[in-house]
Amino acid sequence: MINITFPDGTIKAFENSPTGSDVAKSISEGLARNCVAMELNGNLVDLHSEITQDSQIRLITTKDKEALEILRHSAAHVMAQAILHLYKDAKLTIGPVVEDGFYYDIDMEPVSEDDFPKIEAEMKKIIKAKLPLERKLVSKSEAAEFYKNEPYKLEMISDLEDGTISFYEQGDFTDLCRGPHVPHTGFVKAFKLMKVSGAYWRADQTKAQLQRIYGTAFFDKKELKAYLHFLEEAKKRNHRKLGTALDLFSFHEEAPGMAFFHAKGMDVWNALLDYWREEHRAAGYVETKTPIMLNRDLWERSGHWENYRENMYVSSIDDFEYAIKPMNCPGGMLLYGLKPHSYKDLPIRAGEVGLVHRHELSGVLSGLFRVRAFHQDDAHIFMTPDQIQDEILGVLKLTERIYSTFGLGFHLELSTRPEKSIGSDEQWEMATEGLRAALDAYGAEYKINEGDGAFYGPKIDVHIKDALGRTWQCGTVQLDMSLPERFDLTYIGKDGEKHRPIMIHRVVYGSIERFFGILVEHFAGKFPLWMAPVQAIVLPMNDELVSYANEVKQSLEKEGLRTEVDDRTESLKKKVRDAQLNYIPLILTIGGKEKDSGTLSVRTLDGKVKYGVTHKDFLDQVLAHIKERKQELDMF
RNA sequence: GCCGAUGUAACUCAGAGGUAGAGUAACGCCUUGGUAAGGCGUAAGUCAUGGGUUCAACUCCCAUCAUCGGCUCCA
Repeated sequence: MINITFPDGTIKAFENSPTGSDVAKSISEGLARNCVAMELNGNLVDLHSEITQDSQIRLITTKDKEALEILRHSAAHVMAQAILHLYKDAKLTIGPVVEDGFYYDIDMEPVSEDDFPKIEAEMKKIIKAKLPLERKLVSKSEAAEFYKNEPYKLEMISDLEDGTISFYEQGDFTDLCRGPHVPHTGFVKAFKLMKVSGAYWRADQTKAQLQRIYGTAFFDKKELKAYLHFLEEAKKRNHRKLGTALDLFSFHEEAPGMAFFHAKGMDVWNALLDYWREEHRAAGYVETKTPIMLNRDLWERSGHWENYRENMYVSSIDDFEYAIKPMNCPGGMLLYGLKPHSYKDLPIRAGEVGLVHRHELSGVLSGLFRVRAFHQDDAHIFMTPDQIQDEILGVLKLTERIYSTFGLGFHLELSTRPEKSIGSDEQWEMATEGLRAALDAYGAEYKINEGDGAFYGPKIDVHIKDALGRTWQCGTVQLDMSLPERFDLTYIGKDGEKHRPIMIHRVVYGSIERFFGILVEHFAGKFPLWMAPVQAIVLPMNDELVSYANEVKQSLEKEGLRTEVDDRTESLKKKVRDAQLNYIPLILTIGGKEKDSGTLSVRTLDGKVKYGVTHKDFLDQVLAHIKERKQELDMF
């Protein structure tokens, strides 16, 4: 008799050694149909594994989150089998599951997306055949014998321990694999090959170039469709497209990786920074500015010359070497070091919207998301050790305030001491505990990344979540135990002695360029009124009303509203359409009625029109809305 | 930097060994309109850059530059 214990604590007895399928079937046929694997005494295994002793079991159905990974892993096998059918000389390497699907790295002739239909067709045959995926334990020598003509698999086997090696078989295909897998290939019914790229064996440029074919799979065609729709939606929101269409920014060959912001882009930019300054002033920050070019001595002192040089733009002037700053901190250190400080001055919260340059590899540049020149909304906070918790907590609260204005959710991650690091155990202990205490006081859940901190100190990263559910790391709070030391920064304590201040670097937007790009995609180009480059557009009904429309525009501009007039000799319908396509939040139509009665008709982006709004009502409401930086425009 | 794809008018894109086309935008004329495209017409391109092959190259070949997708995920 074998006793099986289920997660809810119930126990069921079986004769002989049941498989997972037997257990599932004993509960219901429906359950058995939807089971893909099981967790047996804490390990994920195949459903058709035999259970030979009393065990804890949890059946994994298509609804469980582990199931998708298992499915995708099986899908990778199906793809590999199809490719071997079509390309006899292909040599398989690895085929893992990744965040949105799976890939397989294969040594084969180059393929392109044009080859996908025929590979997919072959995969469909395999799926239709519902081939069972069967696990087989093999010895190391058997495995090596099987793969004697497969150099990559041989190499992989040599790293494995004898007795733990398993093969999976489906029809004429066998692959070295840890598993587990879905019971048969029929589960892989909703899949799609996505893209192909080059990748190196073991990610090593000196090794063979492989074809990496990406695919994705779901249990349900509906889910696949939803995922493809999400990708379409993301594509439509692409900030590079919207940036061109809305005339916000551009890139030029003359300065690769460095954005040019147009007049409308700068309106958005300035709105972001005005807001930033308002919040920071209220949170007790001052603002400073340091040069973008500083000499080699400084970079040697800060350690950048030694550790960051390959990313720095360097220039020789009057026989001296200079570098354009890749970070703002060394300049900030000079400012602090300018004069002696008392403990009574601390904390000092010194912000700097600094322009930094980093020479990133040409292949990694990507719109505003990855650039070579960008602005950081930096700040350095200098404090006494007992201020750490309060200061970090203050940064977290400020960050939350600012993100919430954009409707961005976020989560926090704490990174602790890495293997290679400077500073004593006591210093790290104090610093890390300071961050932890602040996080606990803040009260939100946070993830801990052990050993992921910078060599000079622990850090908290803030990951935002945009309207499509994508996450981006923007904010960061990094405690720095290196720079105050290197620049010999001190303050005079109560005891009259010199002490080393604690220093943190922190950003909220991170890279303003990148944050800008994220917001374009987050809002899909439809910025809230307070950020919109053109907040209102006046549409005269006919040419006679153009001069009155200009008067209206001027009266609105006097109140600070960014306003345009569409004075083209076009139909009203056409002007409305164009204004809508430019996502202008307030569309004001001027006809004879409006002119005579001194009112406005206000159309908003939702297509609603309100007639007969007096100028005073309009301005009162709009200006209040902007002042509060509301997201939804719903008052008209 | 590496692999692959792409680069044609301001934008989106088609085309192709015999010297370039559409839609939108721009400009002009007509229309003077009531909330998502009124009509007709005109002008616009060193076909990314530099070499090469050819009687002839925007097209084929080579190189360069830029942009995009990958290059971290370990059976």
